[in-house]
Amino acid sequence: VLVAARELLAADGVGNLSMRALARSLGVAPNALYGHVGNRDQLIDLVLDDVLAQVHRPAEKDLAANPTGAVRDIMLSSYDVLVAHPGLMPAYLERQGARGVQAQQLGHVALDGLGRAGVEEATAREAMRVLIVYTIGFAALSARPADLGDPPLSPAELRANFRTGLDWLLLGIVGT
Amino acid sequence: VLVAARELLAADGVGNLSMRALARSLGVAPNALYGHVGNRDQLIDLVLDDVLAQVHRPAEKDLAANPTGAVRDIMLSSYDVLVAHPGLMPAYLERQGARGVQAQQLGHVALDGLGRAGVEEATAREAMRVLIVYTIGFAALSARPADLGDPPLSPAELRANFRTGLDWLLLGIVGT
DNA sequence: ACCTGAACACCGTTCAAGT
DNA sequence: ACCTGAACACCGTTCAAGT
Repeated sequence: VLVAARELLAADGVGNLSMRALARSLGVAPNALYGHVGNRDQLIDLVLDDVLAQVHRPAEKDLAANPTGAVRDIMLSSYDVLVAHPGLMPAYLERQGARGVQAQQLGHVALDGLGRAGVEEATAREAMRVLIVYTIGFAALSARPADLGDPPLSPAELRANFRTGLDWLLLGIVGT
Repeated sequence: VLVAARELLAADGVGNLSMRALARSLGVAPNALYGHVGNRDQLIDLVLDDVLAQVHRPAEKDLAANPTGAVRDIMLSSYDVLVAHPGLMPAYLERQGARGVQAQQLGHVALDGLGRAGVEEATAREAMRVLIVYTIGFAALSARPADLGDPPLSPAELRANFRTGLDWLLLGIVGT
């Protein structure tokens, strides 16, 4: 099971990740995988959530001292992790992010941060949806630098652009 | 060519739209399509941009009177059109929106609106990327209401959530 | 517990040929 | 101009069977 996930991360491109290709790379018959994972979708879900383990969690003292900053850091780190795995972006988009354990943990921490920043519960939940959509979407945009025309933007420019929009959102969320 | 596009819109789900299925529904051999469209990707591009023709363009006088409002209306209308075609969302996500004629027209109008609202050129271009990513992303989220847990949100709630985030962004974009 | 062989019902795309 | 037949190299998944 774990072996499978590792192999997948090395191979780039979820589009090119077929059960058969994976089985081939493991030197095994295609159907042998179904003893371990049940499904192609399930397999991809596992890989996606696994990657999110790399997102940096803020220390408790940073969360207390500057909750808004901590939320921004979570989103920035998520952006960096996602951009570092461009081949997985189509899958993240399709599923609106992973809904596994890692994703839930991150969501919980960020929601907590918004609460500490004085954002009301209902608003915080709206804000989370907005932030997640924005972060995944912009990471996906950054993962395909080709069609951002004339001349194409550098990774640094894209990250700065992401940060600009993120700050607009956070400003609106925590209030004027 | 056009006939093909129409048939596709009726059929729901880009995932289920194969060349072969399309050919079947047209009562024609699969390879016959290649005389008209060259590619599956090309075909999908055509469909996506075609749908954007339904997005409402603001009248010149509204654009002049309230440029920020006009930009918001474009994004809201885009959201509505996208949500009305949930089956196409995976394709929009993958391509970060259409890059055809309709998409370019809309982008041009919105950029013009931001300019009239007093946003500097470079900032306006950043803002456009942010707005597009946000709008497509949220429309995609709204197109899969299933996994927005306990209880799932209604279309109206999702649209309100979209509008909230959109206003946060516009507030940040046009300045404090 | 973990694998394989064989099969089913699919794909996108190309090539040569027909009218 | 527009189509077809036949083929190539693929898919995900299931079923029965082997060790």
